[in-house]
Amino acid sequence: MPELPEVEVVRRGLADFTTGRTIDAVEVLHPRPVRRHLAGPDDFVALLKGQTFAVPARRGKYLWLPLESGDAVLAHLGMSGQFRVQPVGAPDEKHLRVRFRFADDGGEVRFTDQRMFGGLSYSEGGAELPSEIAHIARDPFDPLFDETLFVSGLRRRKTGLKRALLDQTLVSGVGNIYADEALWRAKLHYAKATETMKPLQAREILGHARAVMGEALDVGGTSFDALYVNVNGESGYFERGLAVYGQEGSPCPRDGRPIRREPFMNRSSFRCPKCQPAPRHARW
DNA sequence: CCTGCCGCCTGCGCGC
DNA sequence: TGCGCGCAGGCGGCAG
Repeated sequence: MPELPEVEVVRRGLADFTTGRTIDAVEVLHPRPVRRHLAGPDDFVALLKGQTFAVPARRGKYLWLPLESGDAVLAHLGMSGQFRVQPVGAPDEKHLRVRFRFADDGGEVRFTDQRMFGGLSYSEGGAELPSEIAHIARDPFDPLFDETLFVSGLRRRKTGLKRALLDQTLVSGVGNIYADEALWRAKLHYAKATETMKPLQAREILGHARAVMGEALDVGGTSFDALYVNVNGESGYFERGLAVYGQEGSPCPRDGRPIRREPFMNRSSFRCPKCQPAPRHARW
C-alpha cells in the first residue's frame, strides 16, 4: 500500500487494533522482511515479547509502532506490504511474513508482503521518531512541514520536477500515482527543470499534491487490486478520482486529448499531451 | 556534496 | 500450454 494516503489508512486501522495491547509472541516466517534488523530474526522476536504498543505514527510512507518502552517497530510497506488483522487460527495468507500474537484473547496482526521490498525493524529509542528515518522529510500533512524549505530545496535542485517530487528527502509521501496527479492538476510536465520553478509554482504543485492525497485519504486510498487494501482487506475508492494515472488512451478530463503513458525511471508517467506539454527547459 | 542508475523480489497478463 | 518479456503505488547503495 504504498503512497501516503494508503499508508495512513493502514496506520489508522492499526491504531484500533494495536494501541495498548501487549505482545505475547512474534513469529517470523521469512527472514527477508526483517533483514534490517542486523541481530537477526530471533533477536527481533525476543526483543518484542511482552512489550506494549502505543499509538502508531507515520511520516511519509513510513509508519512505526511505538512501544511503551520508548523503542518502536518501524515498518515500510514497499510495493506490496500489508498489515492485516485476523482472528487467531485463520488460515495463513500465502505471503504471510510476520505474525504478532497478543496476550489478550483478541485477534492477531499479520505482516504480509508478496515482493518483500518492504519490511519491519526494531528501532531502539524510536518511539518519537526512529533515527533510521531521520533523513526522510516531513510530509505535507505534518503540522511542522516547512513550505519555505520545500520551495528553496526544490529550486536548488538540478533535476526534473517529478524526480524531485518523488525524492523523499525533499517532501515525503508522494509516489508515482500522486506525483502524476499533482502534475496534471498543476498543468506541468514531469521533466520541467526544477531550477526554473518560480516560488509560487513550487507552492502550487505542493498544494496540489497535498490536495489530491487528502481526497484519496478521504475515500480510503487507491486500490487497483487486492495488493492495496486496509487492515480488514477492504479496498479504497480513489481509482475513480484519478485523472491521468493508469489512464493511457482515455480522454483528459480537461481537454479530451488522449492521455499518454511514457517510460520514466524504469516505470511509467502519465500526462496529457496538450495541457502538460514538454517544457523548454527539461531535465529527465 | 549531488544526481541518477541498478538491484532487490514475486506474480500477472500478454504475445508468440 | 508453455515461455519469455514487460510491468507493478518503493527504496537503499553506490558510482560518477
